[in-house]
Amino acid sequence: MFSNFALFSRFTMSIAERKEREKAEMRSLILSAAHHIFKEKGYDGLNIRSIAERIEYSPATIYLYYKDKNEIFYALQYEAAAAKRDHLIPAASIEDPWQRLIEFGRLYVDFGLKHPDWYDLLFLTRAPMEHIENQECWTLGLATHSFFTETVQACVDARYFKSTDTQTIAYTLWCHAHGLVSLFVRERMRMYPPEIREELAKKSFTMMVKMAEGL
Amino acid sequence: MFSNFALFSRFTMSIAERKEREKAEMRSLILSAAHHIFKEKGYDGLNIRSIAERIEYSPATIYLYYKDKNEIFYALQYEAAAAKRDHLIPAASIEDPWQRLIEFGRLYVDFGLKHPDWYDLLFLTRAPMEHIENQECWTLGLATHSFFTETVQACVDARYFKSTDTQTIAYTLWCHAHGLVSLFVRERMRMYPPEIREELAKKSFTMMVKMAEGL
DNA sequence: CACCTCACTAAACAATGTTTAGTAACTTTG
DNA sequence: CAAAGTTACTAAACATTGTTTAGTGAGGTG
Repeated sequence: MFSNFALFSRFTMSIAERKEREKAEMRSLILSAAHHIFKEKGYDGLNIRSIAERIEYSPATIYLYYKDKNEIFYALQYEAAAAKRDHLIPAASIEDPWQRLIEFGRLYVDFGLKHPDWYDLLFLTRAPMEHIENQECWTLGLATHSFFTETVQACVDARYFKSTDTQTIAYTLWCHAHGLVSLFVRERMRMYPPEIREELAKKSFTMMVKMAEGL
Repeated sequence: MFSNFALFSRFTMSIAERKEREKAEMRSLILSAAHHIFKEKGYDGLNIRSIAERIEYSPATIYLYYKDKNEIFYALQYEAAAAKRDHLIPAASIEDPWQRLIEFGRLYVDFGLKHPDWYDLLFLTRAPMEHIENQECWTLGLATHSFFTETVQACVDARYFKSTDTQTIAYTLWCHAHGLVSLFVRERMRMYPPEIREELAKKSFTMMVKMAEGL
């Protein structure tokens, strides 16, 4: 792809392009290492030196490709957001908005319970939230959230609820699902025996669906 | 109080007692410093050296009174749990279980929004959860949680709901309240303009109460 | 071929949790 | 009361981790 072009412009572009490509490859290599370490050791076990060791470069090299650890964090958050979106995609094809909403919720909770570290990264890690609005991970998360509120809107439009306050309905449902997953992920359910926790979560989800039907 | 006793048992107890008292005082001094720093700089700004500096002792001294930073963390969590319990106490005097439950929920959310750092410490900080069950802070939190489930049980007994599944009802309500506060505390509500966030939370709480009425 | 740019690194710095070895004051004992 | 023992405390060090600095050498340029 680039090599043909290179024949014509060896002195103007090809080297610069190759360097750019190599730069992108290196960024991707770093991120992939970070991803693996995160999956193995969690966010706490993820540090610059461990990334450097894994890719067999010095720690200082990392800083030539990412400004600081926060940038790597943002990139990981993007991966988490993408994983979440992919997990939720099957719901999008359901025609009936109410059924779509239920499946969306079910998959949302399912994602949280199956990938607690991803969920944690997205919604529970304190980490850098300063200029998160400018980050791709936020944009992606926002898109998924929009899909959710649009589905709620579709339910409202189709008169599935008596209430027409789409915003509050959507927010309330989100609060429940998020609270449910959060208590799981951060282990604040220890008053319940471990073997009933997942069952309780499912029962609660079902109950919330029933409650929403009466809205 | 002790001094009289000391006249009789100078060689057996008084010195040991005074030392014990001094030890307790020192622990309390350290904790109080930690408390202040936590309130001013948050958990991230809280470190052993800053505590040591505030009480004008060397950092190593801290370790003579607390095994490690986790122990200080547990002690702070206890303070947070006590603050939460105190905040919720007014609800306890309400006779009608349904009104008591509503007020309990309102105060719970109110506590979270007014003291995000305390709430964070109790429910969102990753920190050490290994042997938390043996810690006083957990016992206290459990007591508050029991008060909550007992109130739900009272509502069930008084036939305020059609459902009799106390556990699931309580858990569902908790999920919503916890999710609501968590999204606030960890700043995941940036898709809503700041000025409507608190209003939205209140509307959602009201909506949840209405939904619960139909349970 | 001399120059230069740039990717990379060793080493250091800073912050923070924690341990060690020692000192000085206090307590007990003869 | 003096010697011996115990204890509270500390300076200094060590370990970990994020980040910066000063350089080095290999590859590209004129």
